[in-house]
Amino acid sequence: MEPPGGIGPVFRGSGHAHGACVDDALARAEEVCRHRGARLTPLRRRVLALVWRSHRAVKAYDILAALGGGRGAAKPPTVYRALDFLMGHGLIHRIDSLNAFVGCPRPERGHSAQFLICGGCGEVSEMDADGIERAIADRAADAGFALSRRIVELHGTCPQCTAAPPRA
Amino acid sequence: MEPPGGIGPVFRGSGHAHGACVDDALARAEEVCRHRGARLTPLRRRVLALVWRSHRAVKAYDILAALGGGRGAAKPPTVYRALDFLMGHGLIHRIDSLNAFVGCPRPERGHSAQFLICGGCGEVSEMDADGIERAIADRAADAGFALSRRIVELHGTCPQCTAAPPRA
DNA sequence: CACACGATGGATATAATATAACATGCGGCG
DNA sequence: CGCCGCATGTTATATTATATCCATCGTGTG
Repeated sequence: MEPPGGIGPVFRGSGHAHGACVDDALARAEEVCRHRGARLTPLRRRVLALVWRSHRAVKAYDILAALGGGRGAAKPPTVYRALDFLMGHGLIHRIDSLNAFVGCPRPERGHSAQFLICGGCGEVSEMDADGIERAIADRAADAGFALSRRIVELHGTCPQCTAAPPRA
Repeated sequence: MEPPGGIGPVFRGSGHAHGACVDDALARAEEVCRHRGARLTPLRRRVLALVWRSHRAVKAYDILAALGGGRGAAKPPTVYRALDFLMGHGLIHRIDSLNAFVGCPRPERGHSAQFLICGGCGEVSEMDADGIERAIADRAADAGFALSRRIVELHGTCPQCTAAPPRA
């Protein structure tokens, strides 16, 4: 069971076994795609793994650079197409205020999320807080506004960085 | 006095006297700047007026085009500098999900706003809903996250467009 | 097999958004 | 005047994203 009130944010800091996050994310992605008959091709899988390289938001051109080391270098459309596919299946989210992308930890369920973005370490944590969603839905309904996409991006400082600011 | 629960959104539709909105916005801006000793130069005033040309979010390069008709055309830094100034004084807001800018109807008070963005007519309506702000602040506090900038951009369809979709 | 088809990805070019770095003009003030 | 600080102009470039067309590959079907 999940705690009431939605899914809380998690900040992992620097000391966690990140390989497990990546493996888990890729396994979930395989699962989701198999379920829907979508094709998680090698390229898309690579891009997804690159997005999950960290818990920070990753820029399209950084992925591009990571993909195409040498002469047969990847081109922008390749990356953007893969990102579009991954977004379409809820495997990653776009962080509009950063022009960057972050892996979704819960791609199975459709959801609208809120993001906590630490300006210190760059870590992005996704949460799904019922209270926020409800407040938004209520106010939109008051206004007679039919919601489609909700963007909630909260910038600030995570607990770890508040306690021990990353050194310059 | 203001109603409890914050400032609500307003959708103006196509039939309002927009000149008054612009005049009012410019007058408020003069006031705010005078109050702070900031200089609302002719260029900045022009850019502000262009942002207020409509209740839609305006792109930097559209402002650029509107400014620099002919040969002595304005250049991007000119526009971005003016926009930075206006944002710094809360006279406009940036809509990150559109890469565009919208006039702030209440520049006097510092505030963090939420935006309702209609996909039909493009109108952007600012509100300041206590319930949303509180829900966000509560959840951030739960997570030990120190908030700085809050971005809430809600895409959907306004009441007018729901009633009478703009024709293709 | 030959073929059409759709999905995928490659290649080329360019559009759209934004900033860095340096130069100029202008008004106040010692 | 000579200097400073701010606003603006100028040039160049960085960053982000998309349009368009083509090659390839697997699959189903006649």
